[in-house]
Amino acid sequence: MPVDLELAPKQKRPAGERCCEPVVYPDVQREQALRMAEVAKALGDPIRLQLVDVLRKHAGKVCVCELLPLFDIAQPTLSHHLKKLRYAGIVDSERKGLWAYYYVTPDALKELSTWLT
Amino acid sequence: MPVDLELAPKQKRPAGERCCEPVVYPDVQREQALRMAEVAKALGDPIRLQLVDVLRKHAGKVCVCELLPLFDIAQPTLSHHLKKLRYAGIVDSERKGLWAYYYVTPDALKELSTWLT
DNA sequence: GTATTACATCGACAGATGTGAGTGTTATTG
DNA sequence: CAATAACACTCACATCTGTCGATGTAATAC
Repeated sequence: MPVDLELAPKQKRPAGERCCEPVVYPDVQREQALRMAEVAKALGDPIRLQLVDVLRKHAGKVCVCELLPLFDIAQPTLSHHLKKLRYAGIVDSERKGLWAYYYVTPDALKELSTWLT
Repeated sequence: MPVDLELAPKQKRPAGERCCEPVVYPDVQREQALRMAEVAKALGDPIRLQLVDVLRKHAGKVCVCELLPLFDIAQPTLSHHLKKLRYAGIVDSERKGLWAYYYVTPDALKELSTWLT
């Protein structure tokens, strides 16, 4: 599933022959699309998007116990969402005693943000 | 599931009382989070993200028959992805005879892009 | 008219996803 | 030690998702 190549000028030939020939395209930019789609997918849930929003606005690191009352979800569900964000590389966490502090990874959203602009 | 409020300064009280009081938060910005998450979700698939990439780079409108050979998927699958992008408001289409031309909706990615920056 | 083309929709399927109750782990308090 | 708190993990379940074959629809070519 490649991309990033100039499209052939379309020719209108409804019958007799195919519209487009199955040309082979290089796989440039596919890796990037996979990475960016993974980040976008992680942001594709309202709660996770708001979690990232809170963590970004809060300069330092935020305790999970402070995030929980912000949302109308059970604690395991919050853990699940934070895990997804961690796996996507958007946030990271740090244990300190009983508490877990989460923060947005620097430059985690950079690639997607640049592409969107 | 509200957000966008300053978090209370955390107090370390491991035993005896809860870490955070269940304060009521206003529902500001929830609508925006829902909209942006919907867009992000639509971009959360490599093929759809590349589709948007192609359509954005191509100034005009692109025929479906030109998009199909770019990806290693069946035609109904491509239709499915384009439908998702349409429902998310990211692209729109225009019928012209046998062909369907797709194009990126202006400002469709604006809100998410601004938030990400 | 029939045949063909471009595209959407339907139906079915395996796999992923969001949710929460229950449980486990680790650390702190008493 | 026991009790409690914060958080992650397991399991189960309903729903959603990506995929494709088959079919439908509309338009063009013959």
